[in-house]
Amino acid sequence: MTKRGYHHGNLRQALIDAALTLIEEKGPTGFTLSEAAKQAGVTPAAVYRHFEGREDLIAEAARQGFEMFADLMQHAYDKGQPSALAAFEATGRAYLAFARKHPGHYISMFESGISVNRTPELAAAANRAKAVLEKAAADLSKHIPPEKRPPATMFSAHIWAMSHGVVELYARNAGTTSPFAPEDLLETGIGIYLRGLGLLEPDQ
Amino acid sequence: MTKRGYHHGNLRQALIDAALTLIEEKGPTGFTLSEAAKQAGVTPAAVYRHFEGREDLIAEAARQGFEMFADLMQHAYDKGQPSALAAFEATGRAYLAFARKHPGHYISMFESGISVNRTPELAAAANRAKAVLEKAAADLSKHIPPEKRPPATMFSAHIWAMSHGVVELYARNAGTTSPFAPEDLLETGIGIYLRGLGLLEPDQ
DNA sequence: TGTACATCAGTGAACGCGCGTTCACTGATGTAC
DNA sequence: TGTACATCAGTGAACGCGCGTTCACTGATGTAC
Repeated sequence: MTKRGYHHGNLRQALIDAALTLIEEKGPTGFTLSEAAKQAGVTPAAVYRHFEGREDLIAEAARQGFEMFADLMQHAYDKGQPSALAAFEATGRAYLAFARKHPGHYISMFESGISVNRTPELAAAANRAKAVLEKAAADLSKHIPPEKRPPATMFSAHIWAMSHGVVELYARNAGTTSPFAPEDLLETGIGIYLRGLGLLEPDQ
Repeated sequence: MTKRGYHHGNLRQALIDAALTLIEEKGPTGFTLSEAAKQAGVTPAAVYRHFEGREDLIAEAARQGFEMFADLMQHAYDKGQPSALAAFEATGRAYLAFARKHPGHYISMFESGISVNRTPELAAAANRAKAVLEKAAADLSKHIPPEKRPPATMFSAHIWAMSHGVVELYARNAGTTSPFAPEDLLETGIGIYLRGLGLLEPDQ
């Protein structure tokens, strides 16, 4: 982050970092190109050396977010091996942990209104994240008798939806509050869901 | 919506309706006071006869949304009586139906960034909606042996989270797509969850 | 090692725009007599 | 029924602002000789 005179050194990443901070503080609405430039110690015009414009900058922030997100979930999945159940649960926890730890990225990815199909790179990163969760679901799915087994993509969509819902409704300061910690809410929710699939013992 | 000369007649509601349309079309970011005024056939300054400003207008749209939302879910709940299960499932379906049918309201309520605690009226409307879902969950909860029964508020938070997640991730055109219809996704998800609570037969 | 030069990342001034908000006003509406 | 008048919903002009974006430029950096 040290400036070295006329040339910045790594302005591109500095702008992304500034954008992430601003998005985290003020939401996607509050974020402005000019303010990000200012925070990076640079004229707004300089941004155009590195990005096509405002949207492009947000899209890149989102892309980096999806990469980290996929890495984090992949790592959690690997750590849970060889137990399909442990891998799956770790992946779910990683989801919430990511949203907690990197709110600027999370907002860019899911609340900024930019489409995941904006660029091939962004779409690829998003698909990689989705694939990790689907893999974890498919592994676990094998423990269910085939005739009662829902498609793994549906299974993972349920988990993604519940995770996202918990983040949006209960893990942001503004909005509905609940007497339960988001982490507990998600863990118990997933637990009950897995029991419904016959993957956990019905007894407490 | 007929203008009658100098005096509008019902400008307040016309502005709210215009805001809802704009929010639906352009998201909470794209919505501007001036454009809402224009669409209602009125000078931007006229808005200040009825609202304190931009935020106040969105808040009122959200409040009306929560009222409708609560009514709709209450109605679904009543129709499902006396079966606790039928009432609960109808309430869940009403959630998604509302999001589908009234996207402008839904966005104002959950994606506009305005806090539910902005005004007492808004908070009251939101709480009424929450109470309906909690009541449905509490009714259903009575069919679970007390020692395995999660708190009804947790139960309803899980369902709300999954419903909201399905709406945000799969029921908006932009974003991740899934091979499943949102309605099916939510219905199967809730089904599996309820089975996990022992409220549905474990057999298919 | 020193000089000439090409590259290109950043400057700074300027733009047009639409925003939210204010203000003194105007004229339609409704009521009292 | 007709007139005088109070009310107040809407006008229209104006404001200051910060935005995203463009442009010709400048000067630091790195390289070829």
